Amino acid sequence: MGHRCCSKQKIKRGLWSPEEDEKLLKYITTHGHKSWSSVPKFAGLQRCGKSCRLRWINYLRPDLKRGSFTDEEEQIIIDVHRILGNRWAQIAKHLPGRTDNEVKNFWNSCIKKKLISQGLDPQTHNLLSSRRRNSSACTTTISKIYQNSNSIINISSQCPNAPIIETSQTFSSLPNKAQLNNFQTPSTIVSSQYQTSNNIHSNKFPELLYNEPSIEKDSNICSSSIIMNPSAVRICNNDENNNIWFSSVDAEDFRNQPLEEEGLLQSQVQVEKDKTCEKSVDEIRETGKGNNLETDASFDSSNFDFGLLESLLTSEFMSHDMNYMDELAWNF
DNA sequence: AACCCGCTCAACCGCTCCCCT
DNA sequence: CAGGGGAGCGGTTGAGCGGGT
Repeated sequence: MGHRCCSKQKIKRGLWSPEEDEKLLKYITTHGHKSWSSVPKFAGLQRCGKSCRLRWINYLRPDLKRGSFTDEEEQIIIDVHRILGNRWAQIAKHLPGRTDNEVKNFWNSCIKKKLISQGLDPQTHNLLSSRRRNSSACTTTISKIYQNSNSIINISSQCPNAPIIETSQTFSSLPNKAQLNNFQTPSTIVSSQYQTSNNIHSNKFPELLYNEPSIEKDSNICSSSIIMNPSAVRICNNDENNNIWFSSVDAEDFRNQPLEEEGLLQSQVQVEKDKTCEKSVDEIRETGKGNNLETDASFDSSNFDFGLLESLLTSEFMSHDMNYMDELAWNF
């Protein structure tokens, strides 16, 4: 079965011969590749355009870095994967001279096994302890990667048997505190709240990055990442009974975490506790309030600026896509 | 020497997104 | 606005290689 782009042509498949490489290289360097579908025709190759593109990107491109991955590159892959997941093309952009295919293969053949051997889930980067897997308690893992003056906070949350549900109903549980930011994620994490030293109104998420949570539907793990300097992070989840539970981590928890070894620029805090609050979603929606055993959290929605939240979520906030990510200097 | 097995990595496949008409 | 085609992406496959038996 050939590609649609070249179904009329007789195409060759499989490994490229040195002659084919030479033809493609010669053609691209002199003519460029405005249209990959026409490249094989003009280059005199019995390949489809897609195959030519792949060969160029993964092998013939002059700016490719050859050889095995360095330790530094490996660490970058792990760190960025923690945040982006299997977005190989995005990860490869942080590694000059490396292709997405190369990164993907390296991940699958080396890093994945290394993480597993260290007791880490390669998808979530969380600990793979049997106690945790068997636990019926909701867990929240918050890890922090130090990056110069910024911090990347990665939050993942797990609630066994929790349904993947629409999350808009929890808007009424937003705290009435200007310095508390709140966003929702379309999974078991209903909302997360971040307390920063900055005032949200005068400082529109200056260092805040949100990217789509990675979701493992089977295990009900959801994670999302932000860049900010919070003094506290709070997670709000739904469980299987549509009840809401909260857990929070204070910045002090991070500060108390020593770096384990030189070069390991990361600390991790895992919060595993029973529900600190249990209240049905409907109940909260009805009253506009949620309870939290922690005294600093009042969920009075009466003064909450939903307009502000909506505008932040739909414009400033949600528009932070990977292009924004690409602009960041990743100076790990 | 022959066979088996596991690993690596180049290449393919199928899907989605985006742009053009 | 809809449809078609191209580009790009992530998952998967399979050839080739090396080590072990």
